[in-house]
Amino acid sequence: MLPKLGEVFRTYGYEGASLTLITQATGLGKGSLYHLFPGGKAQMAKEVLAEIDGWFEREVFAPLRDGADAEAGIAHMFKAVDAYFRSGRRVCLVGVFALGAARDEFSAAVHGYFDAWCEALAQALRRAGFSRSEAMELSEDVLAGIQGALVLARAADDAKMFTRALKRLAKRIAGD
Amino acid sequence: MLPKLGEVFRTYGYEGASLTLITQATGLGKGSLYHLFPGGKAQMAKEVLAEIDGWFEREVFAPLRDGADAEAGIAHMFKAVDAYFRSGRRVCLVGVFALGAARDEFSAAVHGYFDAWCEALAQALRRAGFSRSEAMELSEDVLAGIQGALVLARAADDAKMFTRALKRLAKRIAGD
DNA sequence: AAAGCTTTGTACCGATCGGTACAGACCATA
DNA sequence: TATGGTCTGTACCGATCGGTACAAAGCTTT
Repeated sequence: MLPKLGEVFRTYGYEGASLTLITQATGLGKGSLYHLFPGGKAQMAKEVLAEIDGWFEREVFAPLRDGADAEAGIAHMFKAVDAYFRSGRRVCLVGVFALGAARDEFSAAVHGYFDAWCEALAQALRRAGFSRSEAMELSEDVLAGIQGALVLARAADDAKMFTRALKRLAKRIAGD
Repeated sequence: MLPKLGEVFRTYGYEGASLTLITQATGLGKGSLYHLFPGGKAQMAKEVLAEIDGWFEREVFAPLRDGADAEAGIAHMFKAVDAYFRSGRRVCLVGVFALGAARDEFSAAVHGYFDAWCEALAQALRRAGFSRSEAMELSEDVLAGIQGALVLARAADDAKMFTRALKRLAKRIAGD
């Protein structure tokens, strides 16, 4: 249910995701929808954001922080990210929210997502041998590179562009 | 007039920019608005996109392509971009459109903007001594870095993050 | 001042927005 | 089979959506 909801928000943004679109995408009528989410659209978006954050925490952040091998955790991140964003055919819901007017209403979730990612990646980079400042800068660069590549890939309608950008980011970490 | 319109689209997205918001931001009533833009919201957005494209063509793309000194053209780009996006406090309207459902309706303008930018930057990089493939890859990285930094800066509500990212991109081109 | 154009405010249109009310369907326990 | 709670489809709410109609206001030209 939450994944389907997420696709609607991802595709149309928070304001653009009308209840009509949501009922069509989920197959649920308004009755069921407001039974499951008494808080309406805002609650739906919040739970979707929480679910996404949970997925990344489990599949990306935790391996970055706790994996025995830092390089392996980073490599796993790139693989997971490429799969999650369907090689650039899918867009980052948190990024969409961050750019739009919805950012203010969901600022905690939006800020928390990128902050946790950046922290986890920086930690892995440190364990991989980078200095404190190098790790922080590089992790910001990598996150920005990913988000920007999603924008460019979607603007050009060219999924290969995303995978290419991801490969170059990985190479930059490995040391070119 | 177009700049004010642009701010509304930039802040609320295409769908979110209601005529009420537009009349408030521009001070024009519906009568005047539909007299100036008989094509309605879609025409407003198209003219705003064209104006932005024109600005970047004049202030960024042309100097990159035609400037006698390639390095100077690139440095000028970074300065112009930092000023245009108000050091990350402002967001890229074309990027917002690219991520949203409006992309399909304005695909030509969205695609053209990033394509022209990428081409112009790659050309300057070639003239600055990079190989053909290096220039193409690097220009994609720089554009993605800029767009991604806008997302991150807005998510973190931290304008300094954008300027920092811009500095690192410039350093990467200069050769670190 | 008269005539003819451009510009503007306002009232209004049908459609859709997010959200609510509620009766009935469903389903488990007894 | 009766009962009580969980779901769900539908009708409806006021507000707002993008857009239109049009008359009055302004401004130019004669």
